[in-house]
Amino acid sequence: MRWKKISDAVIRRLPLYLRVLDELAADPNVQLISSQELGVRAGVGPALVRKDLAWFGEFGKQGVGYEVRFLRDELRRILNLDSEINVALVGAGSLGIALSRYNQKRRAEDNSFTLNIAALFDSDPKKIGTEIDGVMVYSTEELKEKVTELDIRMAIITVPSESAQKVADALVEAGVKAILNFAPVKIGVPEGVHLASADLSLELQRLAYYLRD
Amino acid sequence: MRWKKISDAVIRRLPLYLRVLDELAADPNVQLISSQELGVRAGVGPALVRKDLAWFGEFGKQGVGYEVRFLRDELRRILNLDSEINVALVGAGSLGIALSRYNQKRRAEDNSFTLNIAALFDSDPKKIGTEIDGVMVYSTEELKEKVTELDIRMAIITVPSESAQKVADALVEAGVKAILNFAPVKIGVPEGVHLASADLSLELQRLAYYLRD
DNA sequence: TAGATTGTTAATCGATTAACAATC
DNA sequence: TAGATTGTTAATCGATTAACAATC
Repeated sequence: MRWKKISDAVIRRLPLYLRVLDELAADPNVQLISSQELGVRAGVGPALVRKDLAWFGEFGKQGVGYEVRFLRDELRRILNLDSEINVALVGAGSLGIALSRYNQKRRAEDNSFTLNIAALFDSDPKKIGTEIDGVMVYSTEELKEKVTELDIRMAIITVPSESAQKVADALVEAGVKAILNFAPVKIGVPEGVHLASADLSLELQRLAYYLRD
Repeated sequence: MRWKKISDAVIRRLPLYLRVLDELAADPNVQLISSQELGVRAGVGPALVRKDLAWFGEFGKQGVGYEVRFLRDELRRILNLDSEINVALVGAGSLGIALSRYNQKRRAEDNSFTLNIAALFDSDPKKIGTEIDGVMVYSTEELKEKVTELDIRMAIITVPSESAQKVADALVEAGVKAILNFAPVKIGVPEGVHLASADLSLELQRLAYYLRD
């Protein structure tokens, strides 16, 4: 399957639809959903819901709607969430540890959640070799080795800004293809590596704009 | 000053420009910057930089460029970052505590960073009344009272999904006009209240799409 | 003055919405 | 069959980029 040039705006809505479908699937009485209803729940117009889904196939039945569980499974497959993905978290500070714990809780509650923080990395010798909430902390020196060994395909960066680019370079070098960066700095990655920024202070600064009376 | 209908796409780039200008202002040799250079550093085209800034006034000089420190001050003012803004953080779990600590560190390092997490709120009696890294933890019952007392205008939600909407309602009731929500759930707020979502799992799920081969 | 770069208008591009024939 | 809702095409809307006169 190759859907080469589907826009990022479309991809960014798919997890939203998936979340709604997961919720609906929990109710054994619900079998079908219309683009109308799915749209309302995801906060998206019904025409856009249909258009987004149509990029990947014909999942609905005219006059009927979409089969909730079927569409959920299709979306999981499209998003590569139908099998486990191991994630490295670099920077075992309080934010990193919080995210790791959060991930474990999520996985405990929802066994269809396939993203798994499989290893922590840090440069602090006092942390290296310890286990935090059941996840091993390795030296950032071992990044490449462990990424290969544990089949890690994604990474989260929670190190200070100064070291974020170095860490990103090491992750790219190790073969990681998707990075979520929490450091408040613009980092560069080569073509083919996908980068998302989760910059808290940028979001807050943006919100501050709207405080004007 | 009233800039009523400036698009969110524009506003979301302003903090990016501000960050670049803050970095440049640290170098006493740099006085001026062109839209070209500012664009490169912020990852935005030069024409868009000029257009974005032009919404708010004429800040540059033809043939010369923009005065770094002047433009920085103007952007701070536009974003309401020229005076302190007190922020409430609701949910003193590990993520909330990490964010609070992170904010304190940021403020210690950069005294022009005016966003201040001034109070934590939690429902756990064991936490209420204690201080975490120097910030008081109050009962969520006291939300309205403390928001008024401490002049809190913004809030961060780091409670579990089940209680996120209730907390948002209480914040709105208390008069908070901007909310950053970390809970992985769609919450509703009335017209006039601004909401941003920082949903880690949604971002990771989106990134997973790009892992196909 | 000559060269450079802004502010702004016009052109382009892309994303969303509306409309509707197909069909369950 | 009649009613409903999809998949898709055309229309609209909005955001970005290109171009250039104004001017420092």
